[in-house]
Amino acid sequence: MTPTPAGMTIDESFFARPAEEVAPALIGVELLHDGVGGIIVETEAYHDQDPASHSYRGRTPRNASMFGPPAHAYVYRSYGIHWCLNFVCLPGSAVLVRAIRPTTGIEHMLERRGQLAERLLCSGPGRLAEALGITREADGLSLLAPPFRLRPTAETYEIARDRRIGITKAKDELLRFGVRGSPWVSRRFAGEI
DNA sequence: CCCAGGATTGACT
DNA sequence: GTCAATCCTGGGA
Repeated sequence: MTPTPAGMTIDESFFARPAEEVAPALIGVELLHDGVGGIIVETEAYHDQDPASHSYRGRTPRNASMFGPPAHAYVYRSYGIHWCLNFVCLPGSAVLVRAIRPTTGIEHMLERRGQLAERLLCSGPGRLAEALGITREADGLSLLAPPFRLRPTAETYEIARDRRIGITKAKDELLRFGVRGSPWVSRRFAGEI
């Protein structure tokens, strides 16, 4: 689990890998949506053959993006209330973006989320999507062109690994990745690398 | 057609 | 720690 080097171009081949390989590689990468965003600090992998994945029972209208080409967005509605952003990897697999450290367009995030402590702007998949203005409209869009922008940075950090959050199946798989000690994650990491 | 349940969040005890 | 909000998917009848 080596950080993605700054200056490297993220292209389709970056995502054409197993989700559990892409998820840690995304930590430290800058994510912008319409020029608003920050540094990814927490992700979760959902692979094919994963009982916790929306793709587990095969292709349906909702999860169609997960079976499309890599390097595209899969956006779904969570609990009828929130939107959650995923990056599609190999067919049937994806990475859920769970938290970023806000760096750019914070005033837009505050408008969308209401006046909150910056700590609560993007620390969770639903919060992040709301702060960046991501909705169903982004489902199926390429991650390599506007409104998205992905760029590796020179951030230094230690990648931690832990159990995924909020799922009922396959809950013991260590497929959540993030910056150890970061105050911007949705939940602290307890496990080792 | 029906309806249980969910990759969450915020409010509350 | 507990719990409701809210909607829409998709499996089963």
